[in-house]
Amino acid sequence: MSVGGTFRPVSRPRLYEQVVSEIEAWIAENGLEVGARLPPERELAAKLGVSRATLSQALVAMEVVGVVSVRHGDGVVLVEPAGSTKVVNALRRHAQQLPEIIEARDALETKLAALAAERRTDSDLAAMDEALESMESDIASGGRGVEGDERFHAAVTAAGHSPLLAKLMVEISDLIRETRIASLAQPDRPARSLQGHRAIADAIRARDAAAAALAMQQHVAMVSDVAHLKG
Amino acid sequence: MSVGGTFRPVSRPRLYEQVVSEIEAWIAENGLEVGARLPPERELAAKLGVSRATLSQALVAMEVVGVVSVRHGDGVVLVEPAGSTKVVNALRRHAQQLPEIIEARDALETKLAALAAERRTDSDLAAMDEALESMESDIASGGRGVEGDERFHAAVTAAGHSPLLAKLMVEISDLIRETRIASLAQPDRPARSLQGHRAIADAIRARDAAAAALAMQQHVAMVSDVAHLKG
DNA sequence: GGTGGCTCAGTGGTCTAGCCAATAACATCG
DNA sequence: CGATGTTATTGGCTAGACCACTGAGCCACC
Repeated sequence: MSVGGTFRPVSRPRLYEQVVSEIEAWIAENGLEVGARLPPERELAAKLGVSRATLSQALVAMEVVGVVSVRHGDGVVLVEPAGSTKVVNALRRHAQQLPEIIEARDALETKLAALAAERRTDSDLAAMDEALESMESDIASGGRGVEGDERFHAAVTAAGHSPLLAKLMVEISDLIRETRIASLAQPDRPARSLQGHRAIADAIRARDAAAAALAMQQHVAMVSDVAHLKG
Repeated sequence: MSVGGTFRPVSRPRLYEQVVSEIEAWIAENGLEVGARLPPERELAAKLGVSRATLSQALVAMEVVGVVSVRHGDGVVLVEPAGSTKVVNALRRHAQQLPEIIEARDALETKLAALAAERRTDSDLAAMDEALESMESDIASGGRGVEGDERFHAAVTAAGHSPLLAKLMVEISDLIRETRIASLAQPDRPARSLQGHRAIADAIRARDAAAAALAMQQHVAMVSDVAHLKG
């Protein structure tokens, strides 16, 4: 996808986004290597048929993402071979990456569960319980508890009180969401998932880090099976 | 990091970058919530004392990073509470976050070590050995082996063959680098670090995932002590 | 009473034109 | 030959204008 975001329902094709694409295409065509220089702004703008202002926006976008470096008085140099930008994007290209997502979840959430067991406050616990109840009632009424599932994991992440790890979770949250939906689509999965959550919550409640880590690991493993079935 | 890249030796403070900072500060001051609207471009540009073109660049930068959404005919709305942009930035604000970095390393590298033990190829192993030798000779000649240390961990990450986890490591690599330098500055640290690396390498060579994970965990814990001393 | 279309004010999107500032290559001087 | 000044080139930024989209209010028409 272009630079914007996960999804854009209907609206707004920004010119600079298109320009970014064209520049990246041009780079690929001409086989530019790292360190190579793009044409001068004036020239490039003319070639692309846009104003310098718009081209400048596109370059800002590319610079922010780390593809180029714009140097006053010197030129625009290629910093990265383009196409290797955002984590999420990089991954979405290959669709069969579910195992990888599981690995990442295993790494992050297991650690987070252990931390949560050590650091959770009563309100953290309350948030987890609330998510559990939400999931339970949703399942009872025939739902799949997707939202509750998500909230529970978010609550555990929050209870870990580790902003850095939380950030990394956010980084892959989109990917996780997809696996979650796939997982909970299986018949008896919601119930088993709820069960897994309870085990995790209990361990965290008891401040038992090792048990929390283990429970989380098993829970993630369960999701893994489902993901495997899907692929 | 600011928008550009890891580091900027000397050059070029771009105006739009400063504008981004000011806008984020303004958002924080006025306690804007997600979904809130920024002032109109014309007004905001006037208030900040820059042209609309420059403000527009700043907004592009913020949009690319996902902080705001610029909607034609509607306005600029806050998508994310700002200040929570790039992982690295968010953390650098507080200086005493070293424990957090250790937690993240623990989570990611332990898992990566285990994966590496299962998946390493001979060339992965060769890269690790090479890094070890480099570190050893550097230490022997009075150096601290910083580069070798970095290369070793990079080799382990590569051996894990998990692009997603590798991406996440890249995400926090800047932070890690800082702790690494601090850690290896301690007198006998380089030698102990090398020892730890050897244990990790041996486990990976033997394809013993559990041992690799354990060795990595201990190694990271050692760094943790140092980091603590520093703080 | 509601539904659809119209208008209009406000807002971002983009362009043109121009001058300023940094860089690097080159010419010049000692 | 080296240091230094000059200049062409390139990006940085501004100003002002006009276009396009959005949403709210209004009104004619069911």
